[in-house]
Amino acid sequence: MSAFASSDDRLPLYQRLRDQMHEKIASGEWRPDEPIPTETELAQTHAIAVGTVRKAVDTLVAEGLLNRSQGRGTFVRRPQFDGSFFRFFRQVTAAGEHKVPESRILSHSLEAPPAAVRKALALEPGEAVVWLERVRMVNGHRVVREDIWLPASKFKKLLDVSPGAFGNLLYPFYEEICGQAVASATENLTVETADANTARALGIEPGLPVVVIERTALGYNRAPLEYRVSRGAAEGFRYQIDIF
Amino acid sequence: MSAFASSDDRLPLYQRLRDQMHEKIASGEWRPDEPIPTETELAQTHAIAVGTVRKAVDTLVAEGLLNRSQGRGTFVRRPQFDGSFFRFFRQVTAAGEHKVPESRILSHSLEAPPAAVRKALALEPGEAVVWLERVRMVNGHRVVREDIWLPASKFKKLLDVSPGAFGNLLYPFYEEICGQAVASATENLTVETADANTARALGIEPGLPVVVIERTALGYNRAPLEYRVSRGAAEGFRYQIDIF
DNA sequence: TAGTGGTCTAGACCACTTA
DNA sequence: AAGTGGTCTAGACCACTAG
Repeated sequence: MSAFASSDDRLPLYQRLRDQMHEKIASGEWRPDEPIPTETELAQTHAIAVGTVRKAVDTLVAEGLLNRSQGRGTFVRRPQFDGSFFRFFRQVTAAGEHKVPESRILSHSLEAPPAAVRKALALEPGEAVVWLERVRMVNGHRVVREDIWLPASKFKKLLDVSPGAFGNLLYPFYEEICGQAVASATENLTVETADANTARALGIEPGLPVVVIERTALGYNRAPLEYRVSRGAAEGFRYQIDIF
Repeated sequence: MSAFASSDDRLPLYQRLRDQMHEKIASGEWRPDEPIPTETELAQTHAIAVGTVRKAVDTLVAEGLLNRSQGRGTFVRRPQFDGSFFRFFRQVTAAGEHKVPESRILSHSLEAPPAAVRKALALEPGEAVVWLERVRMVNGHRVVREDIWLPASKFKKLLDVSPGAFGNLLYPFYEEICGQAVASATENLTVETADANTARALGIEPGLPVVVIERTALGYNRAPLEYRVSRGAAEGFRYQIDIF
């Protein structure tokens, strides 16, 4: 019954149940926004008490993989990218402040991956990538410039779509066109000075500071799906953390 | 959040207990690294079941205010600043990589607070501040330059200490000398270009990007204790987040 | 050995959602 | 009204720590 490695029998029941449920989410057996079996069902099928099931569900809720909704059920959570660094590029629109940037794909093509991309996507030697050039704009002003690389083996269908037909949000698009759902991501923030190309792309002076965000996005099975490098003018960027 | 007001009677028992325990930590009645009463004791004094106490403790553990230790007890956690932005200034020491920077206080004095400081520390009009100038160094190389402001009402004893006698870590020092314990902090990261002063202080060229970290540190009673602005060369800075 | 937190159970009742 | 998750209880037994 256990898909791959069953969890250690010496672990507490609720941990073992947690691992099994995690596996069902990772494997896609339980899909995002779908309700999982009720707590009493899970208790019966695993022949354990409801309280133990609750504890397993609790941990997965705490980890952010599940959402409870009283009276409705418990649901697999769709990943939220609200915490991404991008939220912290202040779009000083003069008028309304919280303007969502529009995105435009400048070009897409099949390429041989640079070394950094091949490493980030854990590609086999010789495997090609789909390369997207993209800009994010506010009021027609270019705010962020992005290079996006995707394994061609999973994403070559994107090349059949005209750049203008790409939506504002890429991840639902990936899922719709290529059946690849993003489950998590890691972002790295660094700072560099704008070279001539970047300065032109962002409409700023060369030499000004630029915030660089590298993102590697993973699917539910932990396989790298996307590697993305984004650059935006550092002016107006602000990121906050809380320490306890 | 709840400052003093006792929690709402309509809330679940475990929530109300959680709020009361939070209050005891915030007020300093339960001190860091000290064990809190046992779960059975709490259950008896509040006339509720142990399971309910466990749930209240669980939430505080999840929030990071308590640490459980099987067989020993449950303890008030000392705040950990491991997650601070400062960890992400890579100290490229050529030799060993993870060198802890040494700190030196350049000067301390009693000052009238600039407007930004008065706001951050929520000072009364006319209240003075203690101002510290500080550098962090690796291998004699200045890595970070800091301005630190503290309410004089609580920290004027620091002026009696010679700058050389300040320790490498300020927060234990604050607690020792002034009896003020830091419980939490908020940090904001922005980027600017080095002006002449900053460039000289950091030993870099003017105009190069500088990472600016503003930190407001709070005591257990949520009162602002310290406002700090730190600047370091953006080169070698890298910060990572994970998104789920 | 005594006392702590950790796991697990079984069941009662409440609050909310949907139909 | 039926079914879901939410709260609360009471008690058994286990695992770890300290004296």
